[in-house]
Amino acid sequence: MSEQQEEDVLSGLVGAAPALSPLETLRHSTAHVMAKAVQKLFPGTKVTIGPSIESGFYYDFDPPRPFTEDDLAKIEAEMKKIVDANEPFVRHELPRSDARAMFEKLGETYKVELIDGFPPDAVVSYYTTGDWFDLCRGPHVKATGEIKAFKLTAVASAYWRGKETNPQLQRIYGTAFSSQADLDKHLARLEEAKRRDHRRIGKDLDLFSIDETIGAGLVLWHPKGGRVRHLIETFWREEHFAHGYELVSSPHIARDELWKTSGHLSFYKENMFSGMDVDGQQYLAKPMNCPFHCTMFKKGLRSYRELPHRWAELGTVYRYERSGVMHGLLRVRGFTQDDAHLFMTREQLPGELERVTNFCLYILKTFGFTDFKLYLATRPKEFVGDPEIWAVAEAALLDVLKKSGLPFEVDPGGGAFYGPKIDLKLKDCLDREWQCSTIQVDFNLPERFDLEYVGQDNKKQRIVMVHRALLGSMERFFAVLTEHYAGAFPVWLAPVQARVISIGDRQAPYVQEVAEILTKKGFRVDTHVGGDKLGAKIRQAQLEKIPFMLVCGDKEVEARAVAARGRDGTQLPAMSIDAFAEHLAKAAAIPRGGVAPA
RNA sequence: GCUGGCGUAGCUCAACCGGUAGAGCACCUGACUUGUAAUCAGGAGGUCGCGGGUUCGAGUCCCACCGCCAGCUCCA
Repeated sequence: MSEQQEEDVLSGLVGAAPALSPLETLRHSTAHVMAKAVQKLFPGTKVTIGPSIESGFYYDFDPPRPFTEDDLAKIEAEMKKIVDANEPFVRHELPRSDARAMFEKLGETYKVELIDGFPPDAVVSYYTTGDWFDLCRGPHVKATGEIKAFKLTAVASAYWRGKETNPQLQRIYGTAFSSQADLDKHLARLEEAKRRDHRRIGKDLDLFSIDETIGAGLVLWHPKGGRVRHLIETFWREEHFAHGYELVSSPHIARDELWKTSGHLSFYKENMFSGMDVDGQQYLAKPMNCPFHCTMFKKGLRSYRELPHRWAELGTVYRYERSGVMHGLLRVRGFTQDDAHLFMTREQLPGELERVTNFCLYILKTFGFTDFKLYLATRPKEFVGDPEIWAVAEAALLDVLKKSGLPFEVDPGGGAFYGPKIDLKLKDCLDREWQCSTIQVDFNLPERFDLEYVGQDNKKQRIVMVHRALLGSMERFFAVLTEHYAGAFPVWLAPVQARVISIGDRQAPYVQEVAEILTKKGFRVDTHVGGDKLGAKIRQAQLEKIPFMLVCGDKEVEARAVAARGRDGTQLPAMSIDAFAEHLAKAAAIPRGGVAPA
């Protein structure tokens, strides 16, 4: 939980009842019912806080022993009793000192700690639920009988007040809806999310794997996934050349000298894989590409006439991530960033920021993403660089976002110490946000590497530098892309675009010929001949989410035609091989700047 | 890293209180030659995550490690 979120939760404990939506109120009340049930079933359990959240609610407890999954059913049963009893929620108020004494007497040390954080003159409210009560600002439903449909979903742990150094509490997650039908709908959505999970699809479609013998968070791209990645990269490279970039390339390791200069050994060391000794020199795997590009920039005296330089690299980096944080392809230890560094003059900064932002949105739209969250992260308390140029950069970023016409949020003080940035997050199948695109101004590395250019006045000037990634990393982007399309990649990205299928063995030579013709035209085509029934072959291709199935029986051989079926079940009229090739070419066109059809 | 859960054939899963591993799909072989989401039969396939320990005997119990899942913390 961020500090801001924590503030929100804690501020909800004192003063007048905040305005919660009916659903939020219902869920918060359900959390109270759960807390009552837990304290009855597990005497000695201390209560803490229990807010409603986006998909339900949770309540954090400090129990004598950790909860297990089996406990959830017992708690649910106890909750049902409380609901059936239709106990009213009643608000009571007390002076702060009386409230403190009351909770202290009960041994509710966490509640006491919360009260201690309230203003001295605060009137503290608590709510009774039958013979049970809880420190709470409310609001609540009138009585427990209003809780019609709820379910406890998970047990986990969480740190008290979100701080790693604090004691760990036991958190129980649940959800509640105003009707059983809504709850069922929600549970069905979760099932659907499981089917879209890129880890599931990656296995089913043989796209990638991660093997513990190789190491956690290190990805194997199988041929099918490798093909999709190649298609993404090819598009990416072409677009970069078309948008004024040059492609560069740098090694995976470098001497500690480089990382001292860049500052990574002082501020990023705990995220770097430990070094290796080579001939008495320490080498470390790169966690970022920027120091290489900076070093490259220093080769030669730069003139304002040659700026800006836009150097892009699909650079593979390695970062040590703590063991519990890896998640499929979304969070890994080795990944390839679609990185670029822009070197420019101060004056060029606003124009370059606008240009790169538009480029970014163009690329994402081409891949079919329109539902993303934009954040502008501004100057933090600790920062390097001239406040004046910070202001220029922030104003430029704000201006770019406004011009885009897209909604965005400002994250005050959320910028890196070295500069402000725009972050763009995409959602996974469970609506969790993952940062993909980022555009970051950097006032630090140009100093550390002493990057300069000769200005019009023949004087050396400090470079302004921008880091940016559009997709973020190939791994994370591929994961989000896979979940976005549930594995049914748009035709331009599909690893196999069409499968040619025979009805019996007789048509095998013709099937082969059709496949060869289409392959020669540059399409990705494979075949399925042999003894299986047609239905089985169709089913197989459907499961593989291949966009087109070309059925060839005796009729098609006779007419030198194909009967094409789309993966959406549509049946195209029988057509010649060339006619289908034309159809496929249209379907496979890259929807540049548009939205790729699913 | 923390808490809880988990790790059995390529995949999905089964094996009561410890008695020495089983199914479906996939794969291979054969038969069938099929018109739009699963043809039939046979076969092969496992040092039960890895290493210790307890026991006459461990997939099952204990310890440590590795990995996975959910959440937290981190990350941006």
